[in-house]
Amino acid sequence: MPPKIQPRLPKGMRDFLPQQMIRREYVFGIVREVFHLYGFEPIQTPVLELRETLMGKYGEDAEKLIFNAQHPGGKEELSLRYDLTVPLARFVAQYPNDITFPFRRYQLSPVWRAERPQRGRYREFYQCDADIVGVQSMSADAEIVSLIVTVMRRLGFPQFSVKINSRKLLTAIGLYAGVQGSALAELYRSIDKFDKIGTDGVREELVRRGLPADVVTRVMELITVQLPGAEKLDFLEDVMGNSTEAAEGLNELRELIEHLRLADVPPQFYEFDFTMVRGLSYYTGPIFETIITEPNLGSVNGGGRYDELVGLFRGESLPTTGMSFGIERIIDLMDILNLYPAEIGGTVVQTLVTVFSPETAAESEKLAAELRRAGIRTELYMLDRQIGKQFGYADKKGIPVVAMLGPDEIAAGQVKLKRLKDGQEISVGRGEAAAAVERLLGA
RNA sequence: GUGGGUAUAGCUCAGUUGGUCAGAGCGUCUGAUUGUGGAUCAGAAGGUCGAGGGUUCAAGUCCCUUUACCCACCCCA
Repeated sequence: MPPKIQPRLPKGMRDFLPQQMIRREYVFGIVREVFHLYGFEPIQTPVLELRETLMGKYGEDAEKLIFNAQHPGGKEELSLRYDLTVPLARFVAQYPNDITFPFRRYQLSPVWRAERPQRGRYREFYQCDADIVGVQSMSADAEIVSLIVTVMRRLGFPQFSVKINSRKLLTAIGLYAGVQGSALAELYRSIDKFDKIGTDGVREELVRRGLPADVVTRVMELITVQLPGAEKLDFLEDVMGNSTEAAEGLNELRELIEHLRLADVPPQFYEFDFTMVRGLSYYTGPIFETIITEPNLGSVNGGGRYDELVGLFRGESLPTTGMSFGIERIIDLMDILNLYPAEIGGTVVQTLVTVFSPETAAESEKLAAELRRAGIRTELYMLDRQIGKQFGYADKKGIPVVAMLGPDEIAAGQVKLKRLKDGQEISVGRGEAAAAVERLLGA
């Protein structure tokens, strides 16, 4: 034997065991179902994109985290996709004759970021994006928010909040504070820390960044305003109404909540939060972020309007809005909050067909085939071990029903079925075996 | 990228001021129980104590280097 190779994974990458995959696929299934319900259709793009497709879209910091993927002698500069949004923009610009607008699509795929891994943070993780391309009206943004709320509720999250802000309002606030250019990005970054370091922390940091104390006070008043719903918008209008940027942002948000009202989205699931900033630089209008406060695993969803991104590939801008679920954090939270339905077990197998002895193995094989033909998810035990071990195997894997077929049963043309959770055991004719399994599973 | 912590059996960890310190529980396998699982009992397999170097009569135990992982920051899903 050559020396063994240490089995290990690249940093931030994970394997998934069957029990985990069953849960992941449950979550993926719900998300897909709701996307379909809202009329979004699937697309798929490649894992690798040309480097030029990705660069210059995310902002400088983010682009340091893009994985390159070369092979020896490769002529193309390739990178692993960093998100699903920029590939979508490329996709939309590439097939003008095949896409009918408005284009609503979703994509559920892994993306890669070379970050240092942490709790709830990996280098390979799945995103679930849904976007509407070609609609200027806030009705599209409202559908996105409604979609988010429906997915979260369908997954069973009792408490969550879609925070809504606007890039235009943030810009206006910056102008109002006398901050422009790159200093604006720093202002946003400080504001975004609100949840972490609180009012005083943000205030301190802004002062440290060189903003005059009175300006900081005015900015803080704006972003931390505590008023119900639309009254927050009125407050901002009173202060900044004469700014075009602010007026546009406010009008958009007003339209947005009107559409949310029409769509009957319960108001407890969304709120304006002017301290919420999205990092990616391509957003241009309303932005969203969904959070669950306990436990704090960060946000589970982000999105917004990015009207100029497609234009980078098309020459002409195309209004687009959308969102992205960070499905990994949702899966972590589902576990922590115990939101999986009871019937999601550790195995897909419904019945284990045991093998009494080598002489009876042929009958067991036939029985397995019969059960499968009837739609029962069946595993045939494949090692030559005593029956007790076979039960132990079923128990350990969480297989609910065990089928036994010894010489007595074979002679009588019967099958003995046992439900492990309560030990109930019945003998039925071979022809009724599948129906009997169904009954045992149902109760 | 910055700072801190950890590294002993497949997993979770104990190892006291360097001197029977190579251990426990869980898991795995075998048996008690050759037509019936979860419980109990008995037994077995499994580790060059992350790697490399140093101090010492003696090093999981101290020092240095290195790697990996974890936590926080940065940033983000």
